[in-house]
Order: sequence, then C-alpha cells, then structure tokens
Amino acid sequence: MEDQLPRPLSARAAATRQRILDAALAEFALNGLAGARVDEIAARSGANKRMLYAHFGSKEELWLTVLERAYAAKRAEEREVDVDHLPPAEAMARLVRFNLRYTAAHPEFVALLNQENIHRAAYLQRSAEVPAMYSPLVDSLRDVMARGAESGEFRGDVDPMQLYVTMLGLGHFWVANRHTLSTIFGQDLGTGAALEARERHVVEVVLGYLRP
Amino acid sequence: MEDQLPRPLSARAAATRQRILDAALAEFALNGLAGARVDEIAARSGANKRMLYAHFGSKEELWLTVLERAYAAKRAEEREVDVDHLPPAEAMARLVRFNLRYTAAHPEFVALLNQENIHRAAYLQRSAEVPAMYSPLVDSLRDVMARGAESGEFRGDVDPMQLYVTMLGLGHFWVANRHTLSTIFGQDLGTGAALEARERHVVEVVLGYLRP
Amino acid sequence: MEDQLPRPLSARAAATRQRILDAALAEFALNGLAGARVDEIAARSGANKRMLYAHFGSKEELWLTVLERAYAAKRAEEREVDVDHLPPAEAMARLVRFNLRYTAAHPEFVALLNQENIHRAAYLQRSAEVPAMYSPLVDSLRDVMARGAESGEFRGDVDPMQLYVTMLGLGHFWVANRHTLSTIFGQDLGTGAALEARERHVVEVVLGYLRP
Amino acid sequence: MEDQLPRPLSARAAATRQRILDAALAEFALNGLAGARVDEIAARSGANKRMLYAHFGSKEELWLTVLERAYAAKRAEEREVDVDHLPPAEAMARLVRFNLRYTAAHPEFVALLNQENIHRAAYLQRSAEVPAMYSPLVDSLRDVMARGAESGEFRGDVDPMQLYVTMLGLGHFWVANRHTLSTIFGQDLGTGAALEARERHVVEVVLGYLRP
DNA sequence: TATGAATGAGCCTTCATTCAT
DNA sequence: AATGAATGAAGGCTCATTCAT
Repeated sequence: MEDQLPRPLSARAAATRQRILDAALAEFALNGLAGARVDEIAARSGANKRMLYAHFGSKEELWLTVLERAYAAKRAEEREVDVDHLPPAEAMARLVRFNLRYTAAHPEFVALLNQENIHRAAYLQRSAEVPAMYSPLVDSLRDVMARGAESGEFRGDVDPMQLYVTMLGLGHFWVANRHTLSTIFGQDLGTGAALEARERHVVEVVLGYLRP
Repeated sequence: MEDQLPRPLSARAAATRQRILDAALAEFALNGLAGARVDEIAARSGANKRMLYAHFGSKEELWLTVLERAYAAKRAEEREVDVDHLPPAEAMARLVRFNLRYTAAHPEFVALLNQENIHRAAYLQRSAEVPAMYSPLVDSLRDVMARGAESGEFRGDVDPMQLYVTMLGLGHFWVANRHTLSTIFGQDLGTGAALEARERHVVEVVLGYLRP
Repeated sequence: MEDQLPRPLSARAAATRQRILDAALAEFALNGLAGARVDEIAARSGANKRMLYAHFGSKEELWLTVLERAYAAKRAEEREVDVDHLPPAEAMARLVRFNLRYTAAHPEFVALLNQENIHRAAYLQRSAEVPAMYSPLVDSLRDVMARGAESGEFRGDVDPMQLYVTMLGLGHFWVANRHTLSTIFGQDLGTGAALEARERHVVEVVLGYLRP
Repeated sequence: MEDQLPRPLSARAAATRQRILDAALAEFALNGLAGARVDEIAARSGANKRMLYAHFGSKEELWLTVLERAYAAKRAEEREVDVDHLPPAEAMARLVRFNLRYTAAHPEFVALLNQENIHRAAYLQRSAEVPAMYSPLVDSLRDVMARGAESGEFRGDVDPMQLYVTMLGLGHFWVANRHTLSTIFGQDLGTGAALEARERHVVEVVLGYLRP
C-alpha cells in the first residue's frame, strides 16, 4: 500500500522525458527492440544518453514504458468512442471503422505489438499496468451485440471476444503486413484509396457475418 | 548475361547447408533479425561460422534465404489444397481452415513475416523469387467465389484480394499476437481448444459474410 | 605569499562537510578509490554532489582529505598513549597492543593505506601535511628501547625504525589480509577470540625478540 | 565427477592466453581491479578485447584467474624450499628469508592480495582452487618448530599458524606499504640496501623470539 | 570442406563533473 | 548554501565477419 510515489518531475525534466519517449517510439517502431540504437534515440530526442538512463534505467525499461504508453494512448482514444446511442448496425460499423483507422494511423503501435510478440510478451507481463490494457471496446462490443441480437438485427451465437479479435485482425494484419503484401501483389497498400477500399470491405465482412 | 550457375553441392555440403537453414529459421523466429546471433545459429546447426559464411555470405543473405524458403514451403502446401471438386461453401471453408491451421502450426513463419515488415520488406524486394511468392490460393479463391456467385450461394460483390487478406488476417493476427492477447485477456490462446474455437469462428465469419 | 585563507565555514556547512567526509571514508574503504562512486558518497552523506564538489573540488581531492584525516585520527590517539612512566617491558607491550587494537578497530584505515600504496603514495606526496604524519610512536619506541637497553632488560642492537615497522606489520598484515587468510585457513579471523590470540602472540614476539 | 575438461588449447591460443594473463597481472597490480582497464590489458597483451573475453568471460573472471595463478606461482616456489635437512635455526632463517625475498621480488602479488582483501576475498571464495592455496610452508614451519623445541633450541609454546602469519607480515607490510612509509620517513625503502637491512632485522626478530 | 583463433567497430551502460535555478 | 538536471568521455562487453591452417 505504500507505492513509492516518484516525486513529481519538474516541467523541464518532464519535457526531456517526453522527448525521449517520442524518439524511442519512433526508433523502436522502425527497428524493433534489438535493432533500435540507444545512441539514435538520445540523438533524436535532443537529450543525451545519460538522461535516458536517468529516466528509464535501461533500454528494456524504456521499451516497456513506450509499449505501455502506446497501449494507454489507444485505450484513451477508445474511451472516446461512444456507440451507446447508436442503432446496433451503425454502432458496430463505427467500432470496426475506428479500429481500422486507428491501426492505419498508428503503424508504430502495430510494429510495437509485433515486436513484443516476438519476445513472447515478456515485457508486457512484467508491467504493472496490464489490467489497464483491457480494451473498453470488448464491453462495448458485448453490449452492441446484445442489443442487436435482441432486436433481431444480429445473429445471437457470437462470442464477443472472438469478434473483438477478428475486428482487430482485419485491420492489423493489413497494416502490419502491408510491405510484404504490397511487394507480392505489386501494388501499394499504403494509399488513401487502398485504405478506403479496405474500410468498406471490413465493415461489410463484419456486418455481413452478423446478419441473423 | 552469364549468371554463374552455382556448381551443384556435394551431398555433405547440402546437408550442412540445410542444417544451417533450419537453425537459422529457429533463431530468427525466436529473436528477429537484429536479435538473432550468428554464433547461436552456427552452434545450433552443428556447423561453424565459417561454413555459414561460405554458404550464405552474410547474416542478411541468410535471412533472405530463410524467408524465401518459408514462403516456398507454404506455397508448396497450398498447392496441395485442391478445392476444385468441392461445392463452393465447403471449398471456402476448407481454404479458411487450411490457412488458420497452417498459420497456427507455423508461428515461425508469422514471426518472419512480422520481422520482414519491420524492415519494410526490404529483403523480400531484393529477392529474385518474388513472383513465386504469389499465392495460388488467390486464384483458387477467385474461382470458388465465381462458382458460388453463379450458383447463388455467395454474394457477388466481393473483391477476392480483399477476401484473401481477410482470410489470412483472421488467423495471422490471432497467432502473431497470441502472447499479448493471452496476457491481456488472462487466458492461454495457445491450447488446442482455443484453436478449435477460433477455427469455428473464422469459418463462420467468412461463410456468414458470403451469404448473398 | 598570500595564501588565501579559506573563510571559516558556517556551522551548517561544516556539518555537511563532515557528513561527506564520513560517507567518503566508508565508501573508499569499501571499494577503493577507483571503485568508489561519487554518487554513492553523496547519497550516503545526505548531501548532494554539487556540495561535494563545492567542498572538495574533485574525487581525488576528497580522497586525499579522507586519507589525511585518517592519519590525523590515528596520530591523535597515539598522542594519548603515554608510556614514559612505565617500565620498559610494560611500555613496549602497551605500544604493541595499542597498535594491534587500533588496527583491528579501524580496518578502514588499513584499507585506505593499501589503496594509497597501490597508487604509490601519489596523493600522500601531494599532501602539505606529510610531516604531521610522522608517528610520535617512533620516538616513544626509541625512548623505551633506550631505557630497556640501559637497564639490561632489552638487547641493544635494535633499529627503532625497523622495530616500528615490525610492530605495525604484525597487526596490519593480519587485519589487512584477514579475508584471504580466513578463506585459506578456513577459519574466521574476525572474532574477538582470534584478536586476543593474536594480541598475545604479537606481544610475545616483540618482547621475546627484545630479550638481551 | 564429470568436470567438463576444457579442450586443450592450441599452442597459439595458449600463447595468447598467457600474454593476456601477463598483461592483466601488470595492469591489475598497477591499478587494482576497479582501476584496471580492459582496453589497456588487451593492448599490452598484443591481443584484442574480444580474445580476452573469449578466454576469460569477464574482467572479474580474469581477475580471479590472475589471482589463482599468483598464488600458484608462490606455492610452486615454496615447494622448492627444502629445509628438512637443516638444523632448526638455519631452517627457520631460511624460511623467513625466502618469504621476505619473494615478497620483495613480487610486489604485484602483494598488490593483488591487498585488492582482493578490499573485496573481502569475494573472488577467492569463488575459486575452486582454494585448498591448493594452503601453503606448504605452514607444515614446514610446524616441523621445524617441533625439531627446534625437541632439541631445546626453540621455545615450545608457539602456535605455528600465528608464526606463519607473523613471518608473512614482517615482509608483506614492509613491501605493501613501502610507498607511504618512504614518504613519511623521507627515505626510499625500495633500495637493495634497505632490503638487506630489513632481512637482517626480520631474521633476528624471529630467531630472537624463538629462543627458549 | 572444415575449423579455431582473431579482429575492429560498435553497443549498452556508467562515471565524474558542471550548469541553471 | 543547496539542488535537480544535464553532459561528454569512457568503460565493459558483444557482434558480424575474416584469417590461417
């Protein structure tokens, strides 16, 4: 019960810390954990290596912090998504679209997740914030599906967790693997048009599937 | 204009080469490209580093070779999947199941893809074999959907490429991110039961979506 | 000719200075000069690094100051040892015992000396206080031996400086090397009983040797 | 019972290893463990850092190896000291002289011991060779004293271990602290004449003490 | 073909020291 | 007088790669 509260940082220190985190996010997303260079992070951040270690202790702790913040950022945006007042189909479409857009807009987050999974979630498991990483969207989804099933708009045999994973996967795979897919298909999946096409598709897949 | 055909390897040399590739696949999947250790690969393979360099020239060339072989292996199995004689729904279910199972059975392949995408497919783009990496399943899919649409079993407005990506994504994301998902959901997604549940779900999603 | 007399310190500043010196003594004795950490000294002292540098200028100056004070402390205690009124044998025993006990009670002093000798006395030679480090015991010893020789109790062919070094060495080596000796002999030389046994021995050695 | 015997080194590797050990001994003796620089050791040895780590794994392991070898070297010379055939007083004088001369001739050994004691013998305690570090001289000493006591030449109440420590200390302190002593006394203890004077003294002390 | 030994660049981390308030 | 933040140099260690046999 006596969590050593770290003394509040001065504004200057907080700014330095933030700059390091931003630089680290970019570098980690670009090169992974093992491939990232501490020198590069320090240089990009405008700080120096010593500050990096003063704030985070090690490259690995920095990685974990960056990862936690990436999750926190997504959860924060998710909390802004309010679908309670929408009819089920619209609500569902909105959730699906939100996820695709967020994923497409944040390929760094995708890159972090991929890397963390390469490490078998070893860092995430050490995080004290894991519970906070549970997505509010899972509950939204559960609620929307219940409303849809009751009204007869949706089928009633759906496991919300499976659907949540599906919803994420439809966007994540497309973003995460856009480079290999683009190479093999010989067409650029990174354009706005490609995103819109994907968006139409994934909404149709989910709503099509949910028809009773 | 006169591509030096590499002289055929002796049986012994070929075996050494193969052992190195196997060891490299394991090490790369476990630790990524930057995180993999040449020493470890040499040790695992029972060969020594000099052999590794004699055969592959550099760690990066070895990576590319491993990646190409992983694609080739999947394509080879895909070519065995014959759905031409099956009714559309069954054919589709079979394709979906094949992909999920292959993905679940080969997490190393997933890990390789993730890493290669971290590198923005830089190595793949240097490969001379890219065309061979185009999946025969895309054409199978196109064919099955045409048959389904004609018979009225499937809707007719589906882009096969999008569906292909969806089909892959439904399994890939679940496998690729099983460690973070397991951590956050507090349940192990690596069990046989979890795989079966996922399999039922993804087949239902695709077939449900394809209903006219 | 106008040595800047340092302005007298405020009571508070003097206290800070003292705490830093105490912390430095402990840290230096524990880890040597190169192994000691300025951060650690600052933390232990309850002050901060800036104060440390304000008072002492550098780690090396701090080392020298600590060393000078350790010598001064021993010399101060030595000056309290009054043997002029004792018969020669008793006087000698007292000097021998004093040295052993002081050494055993101040292993930090021993550690400092060892370290300083590793540095070939480079810091001590820069000290302005070297003359003050000449032990009053050398003169006591000379006096006692003269009295003993005259009375016929002691042999007359003893070089007081050699005997002084011997007297110190009998205790110093035992204290300085108690860890390696304990390890090799498999018994703890740090106990009170071990000290008493050593005390009996060294007194016997010196008095035995001094018999005419 | 199945100690992984390290594969025998090639002559070249053994030579490299030896050069590293020699360079390390010099550097450690000069600067202590914390003060020693791995770069310097590598440079002095004519090898490079990588080889140092290939052979010894870490600076600390290298330290331990150097320490073990220094002990082994002294024990090897000690084993050559044969006093069984000499009359007790001569035998004892020889042991005392041997120790002083060895110590004076090997100030690096003294420096190593001092450093290791700063570390509270932490490395030595991890050594598998501790038993081999027990000095054969302790037994020689016991034997000589028994002979001397029986013949009436020596007193009979002497603890051999105490005398052993005394014998070592008489030389060790003088060598270990020669820099601070020279500074304080204002005369160089490193000369040949100084050594001879010390030698006469320590032999007299021991033999004088042992008189019945 | 195969191997043990060697290399130099570079990586993560730490240190004594100084700046700005 | 005192402090938190910052710095650059350097330290121990590791890596992919190559040499010599």
